[in-house]
Amino acid sequence: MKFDTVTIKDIAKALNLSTSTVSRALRGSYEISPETKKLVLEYAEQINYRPNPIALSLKERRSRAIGVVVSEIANTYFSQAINGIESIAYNKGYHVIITQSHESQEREKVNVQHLVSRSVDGLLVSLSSETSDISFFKELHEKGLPIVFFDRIPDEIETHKVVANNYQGAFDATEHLIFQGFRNIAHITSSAFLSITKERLRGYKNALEKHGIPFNETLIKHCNHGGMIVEEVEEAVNVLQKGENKPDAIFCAGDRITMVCFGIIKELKLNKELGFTGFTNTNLAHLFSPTLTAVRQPAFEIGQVAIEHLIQIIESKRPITKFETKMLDTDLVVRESSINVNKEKIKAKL
Amino acid sequence: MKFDTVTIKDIAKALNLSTSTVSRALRGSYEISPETKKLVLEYAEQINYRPNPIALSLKERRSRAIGVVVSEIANTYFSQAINGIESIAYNKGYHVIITQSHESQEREKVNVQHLVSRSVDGLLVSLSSETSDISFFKELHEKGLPIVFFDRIPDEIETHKVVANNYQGAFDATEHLIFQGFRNIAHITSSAFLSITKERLRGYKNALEKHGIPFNETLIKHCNHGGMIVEEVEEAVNVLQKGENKPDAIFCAGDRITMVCFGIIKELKLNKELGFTGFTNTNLAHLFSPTLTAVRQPAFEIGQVAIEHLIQIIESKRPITKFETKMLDTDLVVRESSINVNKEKIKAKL
DNA sequence: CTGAAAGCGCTAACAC
DNA sequence: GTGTTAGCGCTTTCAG
Repeated sequence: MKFDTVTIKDIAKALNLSTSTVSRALRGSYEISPETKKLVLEYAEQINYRPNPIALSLKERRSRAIGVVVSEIANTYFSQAINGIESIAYNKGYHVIITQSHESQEREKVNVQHLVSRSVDGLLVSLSSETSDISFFKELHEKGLPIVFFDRIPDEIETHKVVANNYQGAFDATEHLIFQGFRNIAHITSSAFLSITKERLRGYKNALEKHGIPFNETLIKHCNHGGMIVEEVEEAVNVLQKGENKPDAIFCAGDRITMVCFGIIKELKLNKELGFTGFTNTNLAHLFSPTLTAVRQPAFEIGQVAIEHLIQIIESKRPITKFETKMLDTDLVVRESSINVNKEKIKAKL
Repeated sequence: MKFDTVTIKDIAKALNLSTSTVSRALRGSYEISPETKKLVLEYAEQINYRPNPIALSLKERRSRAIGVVVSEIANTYFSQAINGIESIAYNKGYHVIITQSHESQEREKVNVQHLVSRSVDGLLVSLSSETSDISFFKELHEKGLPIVFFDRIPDEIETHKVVANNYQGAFDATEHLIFQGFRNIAHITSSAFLSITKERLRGYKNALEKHGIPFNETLIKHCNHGGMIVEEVEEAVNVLQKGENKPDAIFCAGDRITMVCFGIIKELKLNKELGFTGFTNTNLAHLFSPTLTAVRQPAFEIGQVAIEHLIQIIESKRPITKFETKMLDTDLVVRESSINVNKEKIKAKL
């Protein structure tokens, strides 16, 4: 250590002991006499000894660090989830290494490889919107690397997963719009193969079905970059607006798409005529104009549950074979943007 | 490597070479014959060999990783800065390890210690709002650890620093409010000892002075937790509102304080009577009601400049003694919140 | 041009 | 109860 030159060797030398004795004393091994222990511990304290985690990692193939892979930290959902992750990890003595895929499959892979080669003890992953091929994760997982997926999860890997109830969230949002009297509800969402996309679409469809509204494929728009590319969303809105089946409301999936789309609608001054809601975890929804009706996920808790499960796998003595998918409830917060100001509210029954 | 068992030793064995030869071949040492090199390289490629960065770090006391310490990633300023950092680091082959202090000095210290013990090659630091004692960083820096400070920088350490022109940003914002006819301008800001606080306060004062408005201490409110604690900001607004010297405008420093304060004002329905502006890098300012006049920092660029300087220090052959503080311009984006709707605009000359 | 050996900091058999 | 030694994966003298 360039900046922390104290090693176990220095202690050994100073105290006229062997490095192994010191090592054992430091970790409180039962074989060491209380006096020696005391001696070593006090001296270590005094010279401010810190074990070198790199040497430890090399030796033990573990690092007490866990790796997190998300698409981008600027997304409030993810920064909240990361805070949840940290809140637990910190207390259990794990360090958290955060990486961003920026919705790129390649970047995601590079990050994971780096994390693995750094001997992280486990991985917390939310897939990038580009990631269709998950064989890479599968291999890692089969080799025994503890992985917990959250938010955007793969079907094909058997491990713990933690998600919001995306189905219900989408169902609630859509039904709310229906209750408001909207009938032509567009849905702008992410890549078709993402788990969250499928679930939300299912919720949307079921709500329509429940209320006897025929599903119309042309009202579904996919932004494959999850809103990272503004033009994709603009295009979606434009096509919808110009189509013969012009929507009277829009329901967006995903933080980024929701925000971008909301901005576009506002730009086009379509607020008055268009009901709007979407998934977002922003804390600023009440400051908008109109204030934004939003489906909110318990991101912090999702992060917490995910890391708890991960640590459980990491610290489990025997290999885990029974995995569960934990689902947490979403919360529809109704504000102005989804209120139907034009039409009279149509009574729909629950 | 549990998940990547291929080591240099395996290659050596398979090719009937010594590990040192393989090592040298892999790194293209001039001493190795072209044939051997080719042999090794191709085989390595074939079995997908990846050097173990942990072993490397242990040996070389460097990691090709740099550590970042910010108060919280949920702050748009920081997530933008981090994206700037990553954009450069990634291309230069460095990995970025992000940590959050959550405005706690202790947490900041723990994070830095961890990063250092992981042999990061350098540190990019924006101080927590609690951090008054920087002797810890000073020691590290004196021992030779490359550190670049950005945003919240310490006076007492001689190294590269990168900041926005906080003075000018505050000056512009304040003067803008003055041009709008506001005279009793409150300033809600962070801990008094933070560099950004001082600079912004200076800008605020100078703008007042320039326009012959007397400075009034009671209009300055410090939120020592940088807006992390909502009550602090509420308290500040309340005291201002109830004071004998009620402000006609508020200028906030810092992303978090600005947002929280804006929310409070809106809650209290003070929007109409109170001019408002503040430092924030949110991309959503135009969606608010009223739309938010903001001082925006070039966060992405600040991150880029910071990492460039850091890498320059890291890779410099001789110790650097000449350090500079780079200052980037802020941008005042005028929207509705700062427009004086009650009083007639008073002509003030530039 | 290539190999043997030491060592980075630490742990864990295996002695004694 | 404590010391000796080997080894984690890699680089780097030092020999040849």
